[in-house]
Amino acid sequence: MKVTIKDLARLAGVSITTVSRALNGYKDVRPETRRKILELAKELHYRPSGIARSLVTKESKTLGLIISGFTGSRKGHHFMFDIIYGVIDQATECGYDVILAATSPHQQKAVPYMELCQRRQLDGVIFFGARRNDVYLHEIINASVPCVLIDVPIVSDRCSFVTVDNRKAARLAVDHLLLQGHRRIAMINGHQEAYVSEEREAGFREALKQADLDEPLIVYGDFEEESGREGAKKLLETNPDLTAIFCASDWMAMGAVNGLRDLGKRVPEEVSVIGFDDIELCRYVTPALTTIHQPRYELGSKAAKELVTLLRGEKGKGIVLEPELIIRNSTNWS
Amino acid sequence: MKVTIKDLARLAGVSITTVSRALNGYKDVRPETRRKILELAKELHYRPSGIARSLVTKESKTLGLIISGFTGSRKGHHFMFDIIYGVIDQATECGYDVILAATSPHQQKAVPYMELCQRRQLDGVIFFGARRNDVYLHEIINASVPCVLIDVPIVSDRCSFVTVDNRKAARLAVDHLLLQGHRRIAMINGHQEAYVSEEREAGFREALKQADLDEPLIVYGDFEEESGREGAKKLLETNPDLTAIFCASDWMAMGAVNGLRDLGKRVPEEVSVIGFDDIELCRYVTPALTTIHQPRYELGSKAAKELVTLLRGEKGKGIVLEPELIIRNSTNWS
DNA sequence: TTGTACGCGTTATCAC
DNA sequence: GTGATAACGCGTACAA
Repeated sequence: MKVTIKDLARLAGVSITTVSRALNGYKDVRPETRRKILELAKELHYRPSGIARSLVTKESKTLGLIISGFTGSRKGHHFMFDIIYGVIDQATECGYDVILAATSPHQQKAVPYMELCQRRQLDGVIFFGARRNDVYLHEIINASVPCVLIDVPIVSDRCSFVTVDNRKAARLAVDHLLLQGHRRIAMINGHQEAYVSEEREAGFREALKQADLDEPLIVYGDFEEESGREGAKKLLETNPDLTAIFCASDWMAMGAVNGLRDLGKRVPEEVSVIGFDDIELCRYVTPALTTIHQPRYELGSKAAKELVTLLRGEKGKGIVLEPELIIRNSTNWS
Repeated sequence: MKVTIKDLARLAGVSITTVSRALNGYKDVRPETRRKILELAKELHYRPSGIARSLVTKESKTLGLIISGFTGSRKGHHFMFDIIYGVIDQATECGYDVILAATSPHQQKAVPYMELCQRRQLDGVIFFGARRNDVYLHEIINASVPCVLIDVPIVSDRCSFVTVDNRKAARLAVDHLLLQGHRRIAMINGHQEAYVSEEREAGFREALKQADLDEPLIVYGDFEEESGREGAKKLLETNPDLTAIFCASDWMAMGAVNGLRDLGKRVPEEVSVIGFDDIELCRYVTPALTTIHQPRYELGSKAAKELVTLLRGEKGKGIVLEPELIIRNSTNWS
């Protein structure tokens, strides 16, 4: 059977209290008593019950990682796994377990956010994949459980966030294109329910304006491949003179490349394409995709770290990671 | 503050017992009393504490998903995310939460398997990424916590497994090659610490023998790209007449394709290459990779389902999923 | 230095 | 139908 603190007490001939003290490293225990208890504990493979402990300490030492909106499309792999891994690594480091929960806008209406948290007594939550109109988003902000949002820049008493500098990232991309001599640059943005889309568009506009280029060409997709293909066709139809496209995701960039091919345009000879995310695929397609790298593992690990900070009672300050331009072969001016 | 069952009892003017009964749908509660309690519960947003409940029921309603050996290489994305998702979906469906834990052979020596389980009172565990000499593997088998192993065909009192029919998968691959007229077929297998390698090699040998082709050519890699490249070179060096290579992973297949190119061989014109796993990349590289598809999401969801079966006290019978040959452009005889 | 006693939020076993 | 009361395994004032 499972050995409890009570068993240890009995076998060691001391009280439960003393065992508890000895195990938790209190100073007021006679060295010999402690030694005896520790020995016994090891011998009997005693494992304190986190459940029982949580009940009294009010801490579950468990974090929730809630992923929203991935049910349908399975194209998020590259992104998600690294984030998950980052979260787990850091959480483990800090002594926390991680419960993974997947949800969708649909489910959110059925199961209130706080139910998820309180049922498991989650100490804190990391939320990824939020859309503007997500039910949870509102619940989270005025909930009592600390939360770190990934890619949604909100800071409050119990909330903080982690994201990359999407505005800067977009400028990086566009500046690269400008540097190569492009003047007619279009953008295929993601859907406007994502916060990152807003920032990326802002960066796009800024960069263009700074180069005295006006009337930005923008169409919107859904981050998926097919929408990139359609976007590219739509753009070229109305603007045949266009020479470069900045896409808000690598998948849309792939789609765009294919769309351009359908139109008989060569990439990058006639039209340059730049993506966003730096998923593994980029290196392997032809032409290899120039893109903006997002530090995914860090996105996760920093989120966990920030959450632990919040849990300590300190105020969150929001964390903005640096994007990085990765130049490959889909952008060229020759 | 948090509202407990005690509060409900007080406010409803009944005892705790009655509240508990009403909430858990017992029959022996006056309809009116029940209505009143339920109403109150909803109104006050009462959420039962899973922690407290677990303490008495001995069930945490939590599954552990332990992933081993992914720390270093990040090439497991495609595979892992789908499995994770499958597990979560199915677990949620069955009323279980999932705790995700990453471990490595190194950590396994530090933290005993049962510590992980007992600390969180895991009801059951799904283990992925086991190697032959994994410390946990042995611990798991004679542990008291039910476990489903992914890709390790072991069935015991409290253990079961889920895997694809790797042997058949290998035969599928080789038969395809044979059908295209290949006679000199080599294999780049994964490392021998993986159970799947054994099966795939067996299938490879079987298929060859059945075609009266003997002296199988086999080299071993580590499932990663670079080892595929090296493997291909090694093979061709000693067997210049070889016309097809069966690789135990898509990454090794990619590597093999590049290795062949380095040698001036064209794929598939001179040498055909077939991979294993059907990661997304396959569709996008040139030439698109012929491969064996593994139903990853099902691997996860079936594992969760099987675990729940085990939890119900029923015996596990092991689940073998069907592989599927996906023909693309890296195998051709012309 | 050590032990007593209580409480954490539930469920379960009895009585009434 | 309903209500005391005892667990569950542990932490911690308060005493001794």
